[in-house]
Amino acid sequence: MTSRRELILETAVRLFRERGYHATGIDKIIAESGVAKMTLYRYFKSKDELILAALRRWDEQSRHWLVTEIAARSKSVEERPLVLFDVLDDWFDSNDFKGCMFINAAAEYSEHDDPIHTTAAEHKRLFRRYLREQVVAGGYENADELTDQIVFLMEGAIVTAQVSRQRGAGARARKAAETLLSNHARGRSSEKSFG
Amino acid sequence: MTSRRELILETAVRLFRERGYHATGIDKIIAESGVAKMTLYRYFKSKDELILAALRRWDEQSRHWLVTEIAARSKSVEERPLVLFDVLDDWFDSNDFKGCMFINAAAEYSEHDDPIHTTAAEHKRLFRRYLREQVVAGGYENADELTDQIVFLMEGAIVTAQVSRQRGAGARARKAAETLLSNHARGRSSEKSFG
DNA sequence: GATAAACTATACAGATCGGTATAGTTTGTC
DNA sequence: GACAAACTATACCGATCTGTATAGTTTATC
Repeated sequence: MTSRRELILETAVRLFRERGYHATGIDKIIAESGVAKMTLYRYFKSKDELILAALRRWDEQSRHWLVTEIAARSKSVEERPLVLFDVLDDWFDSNDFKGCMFINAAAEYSEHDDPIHTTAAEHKRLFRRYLREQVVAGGYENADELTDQIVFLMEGAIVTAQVSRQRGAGARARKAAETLLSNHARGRSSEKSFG
Repeated sequence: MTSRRELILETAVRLFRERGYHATGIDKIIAESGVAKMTLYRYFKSKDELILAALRRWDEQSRHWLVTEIAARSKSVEERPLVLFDVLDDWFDSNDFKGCMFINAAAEYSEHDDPIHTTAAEHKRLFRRYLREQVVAGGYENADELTDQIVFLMEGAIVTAQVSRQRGAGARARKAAETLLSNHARGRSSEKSFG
């Protein structure tokens, strides 16, 4: 039993991710979800509202997936910030990879105070908070600085994989993260912990 | 004496950068450039062709600006890959900063073989080639690996500045780059050259 | 000053956009 | 089986989109 609302929302997430926001029309969404147009507007009062709902849905799903995968693949807590990059590479290699839905949303809705832009930014804020917790749990020093650096590497790997279609961006970003992490390892600044 | 073609092209670059591609209509471009619609279609046979011309124009201008600024602000050759991040922060702080035109183009035209997407990718390829030359000239080892890492940090800083609107992304990325560079300094791997 | 090219202004074609109105059909509930 | 809510199908609105047609005006060149 999948509700109509759910059908529409999942289709919207998929199409916005695959084709972008302006390029995805309401007609396309109702055609692919097999639902009448009036039904869509019963649950979402405008296209912008649907975009916002899609972003919030994917925020939850993608962060949940990342958190779960990282936890499952890490042998130690210190390793978690690095395993992130392994998970990223799997994402990049998926057939339908079209970059980060939130980066793309912020690109198409570039006004700082646009609700769509701020919702995209909120996702990044929440992910950063999670990543910082892993950095702290891993026992690294200067958590804020280190977290920012890992975020830069992650976003850079995402964008590079999307724009330049080059394989292994995650793996290369991971090597950089290894260097940065070993420089912040508590009481062992000059020692290499990974590699 | 500015030719009509030039007027249109410069207006197109500005509008595509400020408002995106799908969101910028031909009518807006002719209105702001003060030119008749037929004149636009005399020089550019379609909107996609105009987008391509705008991308190529901005590719030249932005890389020229970056190269010039970096050369002017660097006291030594080794410093150049770091000065890049100082220049980035100035860009981020400009009032009309709306992220990277090429990242945004690849986001809106996500098909790998779309000419607009490949033209955006070409810009990234050319910039990476320049950056690699600076890395080599600076006497760092593992130029390819190091160049990729700096590119990741740069793209990450751009995206973070755009999405999350946080100041000093360039400076924070620079610190990470300093760490990575000092790890690849020829014959002085453990020595910190910057900071 | 004549001729040709460049340019403007306007109107329009055809498609698509987001969103609504309406009438009829299915579904669930007591 | 009656009643209400949910849902479908279709037609439509006004706006906007890219792109073209056309007629008239400016500009440059000889």
